[in-house]
Amino acid sequence: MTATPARRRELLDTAAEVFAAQGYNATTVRRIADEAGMLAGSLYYHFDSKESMVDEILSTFLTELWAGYDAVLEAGLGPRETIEALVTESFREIDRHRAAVAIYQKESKQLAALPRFHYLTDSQTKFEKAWLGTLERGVADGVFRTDLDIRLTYRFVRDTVWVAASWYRPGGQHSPEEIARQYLSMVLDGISVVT
Amino acid sequence: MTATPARRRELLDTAAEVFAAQGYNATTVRRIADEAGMLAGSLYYHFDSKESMVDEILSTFLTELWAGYDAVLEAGLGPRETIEALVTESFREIDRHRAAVAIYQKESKQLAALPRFHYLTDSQTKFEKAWLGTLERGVADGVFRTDLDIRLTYRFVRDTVWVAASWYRPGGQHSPEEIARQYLSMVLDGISVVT
Amino acid sequence: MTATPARRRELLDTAAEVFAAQGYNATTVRRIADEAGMLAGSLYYHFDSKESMVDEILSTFLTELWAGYDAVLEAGLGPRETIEALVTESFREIDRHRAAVAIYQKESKQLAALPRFHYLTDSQTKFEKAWLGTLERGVADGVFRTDLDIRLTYRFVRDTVWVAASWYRPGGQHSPEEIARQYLSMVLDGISVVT
Amino acid sequence: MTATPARRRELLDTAAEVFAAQGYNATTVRRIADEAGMLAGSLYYHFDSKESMVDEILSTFLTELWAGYDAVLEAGLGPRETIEALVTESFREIDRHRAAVAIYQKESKQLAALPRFHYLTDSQTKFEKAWLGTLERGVADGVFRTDLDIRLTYRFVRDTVWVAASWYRPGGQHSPEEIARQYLSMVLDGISVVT
DNA sequence: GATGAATGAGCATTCATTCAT
DNA sequence: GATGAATGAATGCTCATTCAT
Repeated sequence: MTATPARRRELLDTAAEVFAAQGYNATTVRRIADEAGMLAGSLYYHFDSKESMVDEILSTFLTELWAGYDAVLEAGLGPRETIEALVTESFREIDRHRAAVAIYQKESKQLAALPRFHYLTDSQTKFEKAWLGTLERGVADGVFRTDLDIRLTYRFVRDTVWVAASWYRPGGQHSPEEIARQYLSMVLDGISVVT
Repeated sequence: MTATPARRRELLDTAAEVFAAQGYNATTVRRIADEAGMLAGSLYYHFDSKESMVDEILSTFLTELWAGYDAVLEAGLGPRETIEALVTESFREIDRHRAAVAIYQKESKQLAALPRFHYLTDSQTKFEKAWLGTLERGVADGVFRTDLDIRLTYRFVRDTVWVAASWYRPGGQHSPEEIARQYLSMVLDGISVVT
Repeated sequence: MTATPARRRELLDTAAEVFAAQGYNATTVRRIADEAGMLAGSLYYHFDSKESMVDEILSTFLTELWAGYDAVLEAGLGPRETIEALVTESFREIDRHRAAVAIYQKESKQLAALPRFHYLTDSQTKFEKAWLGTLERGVADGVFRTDLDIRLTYRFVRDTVWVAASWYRPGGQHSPEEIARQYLSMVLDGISVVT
Repeated sequence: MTATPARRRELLDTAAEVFAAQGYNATTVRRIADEAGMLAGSLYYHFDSKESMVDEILSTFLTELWAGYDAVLEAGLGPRETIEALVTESFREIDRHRAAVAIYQKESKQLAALPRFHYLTDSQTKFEKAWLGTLERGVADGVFRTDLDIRLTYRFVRDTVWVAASWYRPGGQHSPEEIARQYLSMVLDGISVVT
C-alpha cells in the first residue's frame, strides 16, 4: 500500500503532465483521473480542487527553484559566474520539473490574478531582482556590454532559458548541463564567428 | 458607416486582444461580444464560430508574415544578412500583429491538432526550413560558429525572437527595428565584453 | 411586378414545401427565405411570424377541403357512395395540397395546443362526425359489416387515406382518382381473393 | 436500489414518451430531465447526447421487431398466414414499444439522413422486401387479388398497421391481438358486406 | 480510498424577430 | 420591398464539484 504523500506526488505528477500538454483550462479533472486510473470524483479525496492541484505543482517547483537560486546568489560569485550558475541551475530545474516549468510559463499570468496565486507575482519580482541585479552588477564591473538596454537584455536572457521547457525532453541527446553550456556560450559570446 | 470588411477586422482585432490576454479556451464568446459592445449571439452574424475567429486571426497573420519572409529569402542575401533581415521582419510583425503572435505562441500547438488548423503545422515546417537552412549555410560559409549544436542554435534564435510578443507593447520606448538591432547584437555577438 | 396576393401564395408554397420536407420545428425561417431568394428578415414584410405562415397554409387547405367535403355531405348520397366520394375528394386534396396535408398530419397535434390553432381541433371534430356518422349509417343500412368495432373502422379508413400524403408525389404513375379507386376497392372489398 | 441498466431503461422510457408526445426536435433535454426528476446536465452522465438517446430507443425497438419478424418469416407459412402473423406481431410491437414506434414513424425520415442512423434505411429496405415479397407470393399463389397495384397494396397494408401507433394506448379496450384480428379482417375481406 | 450519480453554473451556438436604412 | 445588423431567449452540452454508499 502506497503511503499517502507518495500517492499525492504520483497524482500531482500525472496532473502536471496533462496540464503541461493540454493547458490548465483545457484539462478536465476527468482526464487527469483517467490517466491516474480512477474516477473524477475520487481525486477529491486527495485534493480540494483542480486549482489546488496546480497550486501544489507550482509552489513545489518554485520552492525547489528558489532553494537552488538562493544557494547560487549567496555564494558570493562574480556577475558572470552568477549568470552561469543561474542558467545551469535553471536547466537543471527544467530537467527535473519540465511539466511544472511549462505550466508556469503558460499559465502563471492567468493564475496570478487569483489571490491564492499571488506568490507567483512575488516570485516573479524576486526573480527579476536577482537576474537584473546581477546583470547590472556585470555592466558596472565591465564584464557585460554597456551599449545594450539592460531590461531588454534581462528579458532576452530570461526568456531564452525558460522557453526551453517547451521543447525540452528529459533523457534527450544533451544533458541539462551541456545545454546550459551551449546556451551560455551563445548568450555570452554570440553565435557569429569573431573575425 | 463602417463597410462590412472593416467591421470584420474591427471585431477580429477585439477578439485577438482578448484571446491574447486570457487564452483561447478561457475566453468566452460573451467576453468578446462585451468588448465589442454587442451581445454574444450577434457575433454569429459575422463569424461561424469562435474557432473560425482564431482561424482568421492566425491565417491573416501568417499570410502577412510569409509575404515578408519570402521577400527576404528571395533577396539572395548572405546568411548573416538573411538572419538580420528575418529577425527585423519578425519584430515588425510582432509590432503589427502582437495579439496574433501571442495567440500563435500560446495556442498553435493545441489548435494544430484540428484539421482546419493544419496550416499551422505546415507553416512551422516551412519556418524551420528557412531558419535552419540559413544557419547551416552560415556555418558552412564560416560566418557562424561550428562548435554549437545547430538545432539548439535554431531553437535559441527562434524562441529568443518570438517570445518577445509576450511582453512587447506597441508604441513603447523602442521601435521594432531598434529592438531587432539590439537582439541581433546579442544573438550574434553575445552580451559579454570581448576582452 | 407581381401583385401582392400572388407573391404571398408563392412564398407560402415555398414555405409549405420546406415545412413538409423538414418538419415545422426543424425548418428555419432562414431556410425558407433562402429558398425564396431573399433574406430571413425580409419575410417579415409579408408575414407576421413563422407561426402565421403555417397558420395560413393550414387554414387555406382546410377551407378548400371542407368546401369539397361539404358538397359531398350535402349531396344526399347513400353511405357507401358518400364514403367513395369522400375518399376520392381526399385524394384530390392530397394531389392539390400535398405539402399542406403532410404538415397537417405531422404537426397538427402540436400546433393544436396553441389557441390560434384551435380550428384544427374543430376541424378534427367535424371530420370525425362526418366519417363516423357515414360509417354508422352504413352499418345501420346493412351496407357495412356489423362485426367490426366502428371506431376502429373509422381510424382504419381515415389513416389509410391520409398517410398517403407521406409518399404521394403529384404527377406520378396514378391519378388521384385512380389511387382513390384502388384504395376504395381494398377498403371495401379487401385484398384477398373471394373463394 | 436501481441497477445501472435498469436506470438507463427507465430514463430511455421517459425520453421516448416525451419524444413521442412532442417530437424529437421540439423536445428539449431539459424537459426529459424534468420528467425524470433530475437536471438536464445529469442526463449526460448516462448518455452521450440527445441523439444517442433516440438512437438507443430506436435500435432497441428495431432489434426486437426483427426478432419477431424473422421468426415469422422463417416459419414457412403461406402468404396469407404470413401476412396475418406479421400484422399480429406488429400490433404486439406497437403494444410493447408504442412510443418508439411513434418516434420511428415521425422522425425516421429526418434521422436517416445522419450516418449513425443509416440502419433505419437498412431496416426500411428489409421491411419492404419482407412485406412486398409476401404480397407478391400471395398474388402468384392466387390468394391475393391480381387487379391491384402491388406497391400501392404494400403501402396500404404497411401504413394501415403502423399509423395505429399514433392513437394506440396500451391497456385500452382491445388487446393487440384483437386489434390485429379486426385490422386483418378489414384488410383481407374489406369493410363492406358481401352481397 | 474509491465509486456512481447527481448538481448547477456556465458555454458556444441557434434562431425567430426587430428595425433603421 | 428588401437588406444588414443586431437582439434575446433558448438549447444542447461540459465540467468542477459534492456526497451517500
